[in-house]
Amino acid sequence: MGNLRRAPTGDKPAPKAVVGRVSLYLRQLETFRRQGLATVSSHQLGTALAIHDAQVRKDLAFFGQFGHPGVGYRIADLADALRRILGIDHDWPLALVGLGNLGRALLKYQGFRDRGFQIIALFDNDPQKVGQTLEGMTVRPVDALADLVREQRLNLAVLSVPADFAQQVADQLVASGIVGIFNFAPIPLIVPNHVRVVAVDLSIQLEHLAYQIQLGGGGISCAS
Amino acid sequence: MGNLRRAPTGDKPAPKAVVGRVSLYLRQLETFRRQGLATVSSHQLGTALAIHDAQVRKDLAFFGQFGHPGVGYRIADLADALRRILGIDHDWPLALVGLGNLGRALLKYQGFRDRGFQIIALFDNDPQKVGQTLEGMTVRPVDALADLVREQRLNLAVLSVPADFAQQVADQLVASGIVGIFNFAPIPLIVPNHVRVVAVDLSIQLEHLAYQIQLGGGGISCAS
DNA sequence: TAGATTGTTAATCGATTAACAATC
DNA sequence: TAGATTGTTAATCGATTAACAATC
Repeated sequence: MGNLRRAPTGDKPAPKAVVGRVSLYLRQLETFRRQGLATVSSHQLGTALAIHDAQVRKDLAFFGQFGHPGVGYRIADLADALRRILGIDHDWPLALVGLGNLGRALLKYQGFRDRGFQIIALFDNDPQKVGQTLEGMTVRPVDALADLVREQRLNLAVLSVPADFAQQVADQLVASGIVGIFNFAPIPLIVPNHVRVVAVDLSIQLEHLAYQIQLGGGGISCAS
Repeated sequence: MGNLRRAPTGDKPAPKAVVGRVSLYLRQLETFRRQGLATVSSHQLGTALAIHDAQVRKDLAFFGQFGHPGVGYRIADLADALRRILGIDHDWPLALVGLGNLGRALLKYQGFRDRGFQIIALFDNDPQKVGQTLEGMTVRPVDALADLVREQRLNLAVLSVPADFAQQVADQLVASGIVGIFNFAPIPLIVPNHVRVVAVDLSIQLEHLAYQIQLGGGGISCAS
């Protein structure tokens, strides 16, 4: 039993699903804390998110021992630990690449900043866009990204260029030293092994919604 | 073997993962068709999307028999069938609710229209926003939605209001007769059983990317 | 102490992959 | 016919849920 394995920052890549839920736990913990609570049980935390209590305990146990039998989890401590695990105990600078409609929206979107992600530079290969100033930043050609990666500790790029250019621009990002791409283009990017891609495909998700509606009535609601 | 079960439009709710892949298959089929191909094998289709051929066949078999042993799948026929299955053999009108930065971006986003989803009306509860004209449409209070649902055959709403208002506005949508909500607010919505929600949580996905990077080097790339 | 709640092992469930007879 | 490829059944793998001894 109590062999205290595993450092705060985990050893093995946690399953995708686990990491997603950990982000949810963290948010819920922050909410509970704002409400003045000091501890929660796996049951309380799970109930708030429609997740089974055993699942909550198992997910957390993946990263270490945070709970106190008979008591639950101390909210402040657990939230700190989860922030460290997720790597968001500090801010992350972002490069935004592609300033079409979606890109300009993401630029103004408050949700990223709220969670510690800050867009610090803008890039576009369209000569019409280069030189424009948006939110106090000047749009530069994607060529200029490599310098910035070197100077600042910049790892992540948001990619919101049209599908036809996405692979080619992704190649430029990788060549510049970017190791994480948040991809909004509706194509699967091919990247080297050391580069991580998380893809958001809005159309596919909307199609999923259409499928469920068109299927007609019944079934179980899927809110996550 | 050849007992031809199951009508084109499936009986049971296909697993979420299956539906997502079917959307990908459809896109890839459209690409192949543009390239002038007439048939594909499950192997070819899978390779293009980094999906195993057995998986492709199993996913498709879920909805019926579309293939021809020794030949493969006829692209045009399969694409038509998949469009019918997904319910996108016709356009879907959308109501856009919440016209902050993200909402205004989604309004201009071409990706939805390209896949047959068209925003036909705008709503916001903020008196400052009501009455504004955007892309030729006038912003109305959410109250006014019910009329529209009744007049047009409108089922789906895109919800891009701040987290604090999301549940309350979702309740309004449901009361208006909306049965599908594409939720951008970072909270889990509580809705009646007959209402479907698909949630896009950009911050959580960005946190997942940060986690992977911060974890350091190795591992397997995750492009979908 | 009695009641609550953890971390973990075992049981269940579902999804992916392998294998192959049937078919063109 | 021989080669290719399907649909489907069986085998594997992973993720979720149940159960419970250990602990406060």
